[in-house]
Amino acid sequence: MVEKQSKINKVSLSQVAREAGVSKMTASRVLRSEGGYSEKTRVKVMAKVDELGYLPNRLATVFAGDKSSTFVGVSIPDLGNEVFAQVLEGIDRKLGALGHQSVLGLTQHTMQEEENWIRTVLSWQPAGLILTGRYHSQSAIEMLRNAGIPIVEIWDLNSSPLDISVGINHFDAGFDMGRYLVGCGYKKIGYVGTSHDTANAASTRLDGFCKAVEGGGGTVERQLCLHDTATYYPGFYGTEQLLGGARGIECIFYQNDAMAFGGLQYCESKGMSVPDDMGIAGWGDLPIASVMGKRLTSMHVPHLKLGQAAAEMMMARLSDEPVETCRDIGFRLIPGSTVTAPT
Amino acid sequence: MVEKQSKINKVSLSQVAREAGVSKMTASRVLRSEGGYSEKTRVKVMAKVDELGYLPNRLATVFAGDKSSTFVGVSIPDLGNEVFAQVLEGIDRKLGALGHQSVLGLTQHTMQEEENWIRTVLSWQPAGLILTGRYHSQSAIEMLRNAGIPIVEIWDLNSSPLDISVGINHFDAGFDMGRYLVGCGYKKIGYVGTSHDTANAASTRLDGFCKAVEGGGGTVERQLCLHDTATYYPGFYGTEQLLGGARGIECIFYQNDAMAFGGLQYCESKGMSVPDDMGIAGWGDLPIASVMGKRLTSMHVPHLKLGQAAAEMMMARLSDEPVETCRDIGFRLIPGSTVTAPT
DNA sequence: AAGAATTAAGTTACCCGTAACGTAAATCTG
DNA sequence: CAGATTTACGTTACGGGTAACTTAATTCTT
Repeated sequence: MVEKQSKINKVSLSQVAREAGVSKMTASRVLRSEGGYSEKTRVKVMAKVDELGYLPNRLATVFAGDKSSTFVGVSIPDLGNEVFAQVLEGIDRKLGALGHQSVLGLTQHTMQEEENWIRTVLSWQPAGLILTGRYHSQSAIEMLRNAGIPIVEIWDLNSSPLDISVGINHFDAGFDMGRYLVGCGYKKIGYVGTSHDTANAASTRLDGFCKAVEGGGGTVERQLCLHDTATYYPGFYGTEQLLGGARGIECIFYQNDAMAFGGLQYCESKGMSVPDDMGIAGWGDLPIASVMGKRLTSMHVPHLKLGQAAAEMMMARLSDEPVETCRDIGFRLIPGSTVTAPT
Repeated sequence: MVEKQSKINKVSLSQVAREAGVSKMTASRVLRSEGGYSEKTRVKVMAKVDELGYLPNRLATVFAGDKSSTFVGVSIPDLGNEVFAQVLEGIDRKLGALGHQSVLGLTQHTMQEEENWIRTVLSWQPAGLILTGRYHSQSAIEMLRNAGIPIVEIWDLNSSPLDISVGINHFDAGFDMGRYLVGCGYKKIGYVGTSHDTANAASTRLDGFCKAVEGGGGTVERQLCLHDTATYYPGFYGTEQLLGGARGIECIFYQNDAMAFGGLQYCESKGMSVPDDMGIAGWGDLPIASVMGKRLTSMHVPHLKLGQAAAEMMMARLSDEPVETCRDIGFRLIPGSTVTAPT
């Protein structure tokens, strides 16, 4: 049974010092291997540290104002979307390897949630913040500007970031996919995605996509599943909705691979042949694509690498190394076999 | 461009107080709505807070020792496995709603990583810890015991937990699946999973599974993909390995649905019909199953609910409400159509 | 109107480490 | 061997809040 208490360390540095018969300062020096003590003293102090199970209170160190914390706030829209889970994994692994910790914030795709989270997390004096997306509330932007710590905006490349931006240009990515599908001969194309209140990368992507399709003489029918996570079932259901409401659609572009997979299953369940009766294109090149019988037409984005790059740039900034303010992580179109090959 | 600095708040409570013409203490009282000040004073102070953009430094509050922090350390093996991503989502959403933050630790399934992470995170004076799994290193256990904060062990139910345990009994879950498959008439059954150095829930599950199968007169052929994440491709590849090495296997049980899906794809790619030529059973009932043409035989575990329950029990313990020390979150066998129906 | 009770403040001390500075003992130097 | 230097410590002060205590001003009571 746990006693209610706020202090983790019953045992403080003073206690270790006292019992070892040295001053607090000497004990502190030993623990930081700072030098300026004899071997005999080191042994005495370390013996007490082990004996008492002393754990330093890093709060005190940071609080004293001479070191920055090893917290990095990381905001992620949601983890139901495998893409973001991978990005987070990349971030946390790299941060962990470099001695830092992620303080997570799931923003549910809303700027208000993000703002609240930023306010709270800043009060814990993080070393820096990694935020998903480039759109933030006005108050959030002010707080971020005043915080005076590194801010890395990921996912959605931003040529004039608050501080550092890593990701891809979603407009271009959407555009490339649109051009590719038009090049495959499709004219009437559907789009199935989710929709949230705020502008985001997916909507930017859709803009680029539409521009390419419409510029190539095609049309785009949109089907947005409101307030759903971009995963399998909304893909299945959204496809049903889309095809129920519009005739003559030859190909569907999805917000991501999970939704595309749901759509693929819908089409096959209705006896449609892919790609002969319906073209399917996804986005993200998720692991599931590695085992599917048909190679899904998609867009490869190095999610894990994106997360790692974000963490690395954060750490570089923290150690005052030069860091570019804007890194394009790139994407690659996967032609796949779920759309008819371009002529 | 960011100036190197450790303090987030250029502006401290003293400054707010000074400029508002009151003492630090009065300003503190206003900010905490503690009472004991006039309306005029409140307005004066709050005006300065807004004007200066003051953000409290919570480190100082916790450090002072009178409040516990709002950090909760959460250790998760990896996020490539959708199951754990869902659990984390459940935890963080609930914690967030209750004003707390998750400090993430990805342990890569190793006790040593977990131990290192525990040491670090404890030094930040968290309010509590949520750990995945019931197996910890000896040093870790000592630190956890001494920490004197709530510890919730999730995933793998533990009848004598360090503090609180939430999850399911994996032995029973494996046993039930084994009994079910034997009841379907299978005798020679394969298992495909990943393997790590340490004991874990998956191995407990496999033990239960083998007991049921062997008790029912069947045999289990194991195929463990070493040091891989339990996801699609290892499922595909592991199936190839398994079937290349053993003859006469009638049905395969997988560590999870993602692996099972990979196996299903392998079988179909080789022209085997499921379930006629090969039975397939997964574990976890992942979202992908909701759109597959065949309903995957699996075991439903309420992942999100598990995470939420863990967070709720943590918060209950923190507010000194009574909490059971061991909660079974339950599982449910999904018969599906990827194995032949029981006779 | 004098004393009691309440309200609205201010003062002091503390939390736990570490920077900066001070000092005594040991070692080195010429 | 005296003085300079180095080593091995100790002492003091500080950071940003808050608990606990004190004080001054206001309001209430009889």
